[in-house]
Amino acid sequence: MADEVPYAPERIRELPSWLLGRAAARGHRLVAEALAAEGVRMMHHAVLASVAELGPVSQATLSRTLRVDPKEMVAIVRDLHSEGLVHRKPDPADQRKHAISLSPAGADLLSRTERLGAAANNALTESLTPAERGQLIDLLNRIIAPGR
Amino acid sequence: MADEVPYAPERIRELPSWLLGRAAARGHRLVAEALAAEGVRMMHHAVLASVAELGPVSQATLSRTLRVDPKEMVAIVRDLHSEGLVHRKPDPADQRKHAISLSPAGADLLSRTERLGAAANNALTESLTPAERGQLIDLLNRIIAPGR
DNA sequence: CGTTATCGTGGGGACTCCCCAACGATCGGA
DNA sequence: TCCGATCGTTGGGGAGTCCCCACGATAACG
Repeated sequence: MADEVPYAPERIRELPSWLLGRAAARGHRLVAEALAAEGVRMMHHAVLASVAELGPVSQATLSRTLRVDPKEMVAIVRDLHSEGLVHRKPDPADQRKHAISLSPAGADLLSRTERLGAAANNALTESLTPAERGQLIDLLNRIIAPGR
Repeated sequence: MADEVPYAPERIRELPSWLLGRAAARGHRLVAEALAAEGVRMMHHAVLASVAELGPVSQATLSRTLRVDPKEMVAIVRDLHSEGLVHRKPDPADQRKHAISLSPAGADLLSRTERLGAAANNALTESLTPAERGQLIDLLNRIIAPGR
């Protein structure tokens, strides 16, 4: 039988979709490990970062902007709210909506998790030069949203 | 409250890990949709492709080479075998192992699913020039396996 | 005013990634 | 030759992600 091979066979490993999946998995592992030091999950961190930038903001907007299932967003915001990391108030202008905003504790945690996330991303791209990293970001953005 | 925003906030969307996740998700959607035309799931296709290139090959080797949980590989190979797409025989040299090989029906299906997969990957990278696509592949390979 | 859409939230499923384990087979070293 | 370590297959489980559906309350639109 064929000896063990170190990575995917040729007809697979040259497919962008496959490579993106593998690279994304490695990125996910690195970031998740880094954020675990603060007991924060990756998507919780992303929500905190989004609330920091967009708040006050509805859960539906957060779901769309982060491409997260609205039901998962309900659970994430509930977690963050129960830990005092965000405020969740009814929107006075629209009774359907909650207005999610960052609490001081959330801002404090976010400053630490952002550094952890940045370090993990640096480890992820350590084999690239800064110019190559910029190129990668550009190429990925054009894959994600071809028309933009 | 903030108007709807079309994509992730700034501090998120410039992170390679985030972009890789989004790009990978789009790649996954495109390939899964394309392969659905032949009723084949993405990982089933990857296993067929791997068996075609490496066969006869053990399930453990397939798991390692494709980075799939050994338990999922058991289920995938069982599916493929029950549909007559692979042969699964005891390895005469090592009774622990199965020797997985491609059947004629599997080869036939693979030729079609490879074209579907290629078309999906072309759609995924349609906004890149061929040179840029090559660059992307190179960058992703260096992220996946920094030392290679 | 009636219709359509949205928000938040709930039900579910399938898939992926991770943990653990058991059992029989194999291999290398003493 | 025996024993301990490892391998391959297969099973248990959980958590997270992505997708489907639905409902009641509210808002927007014509």
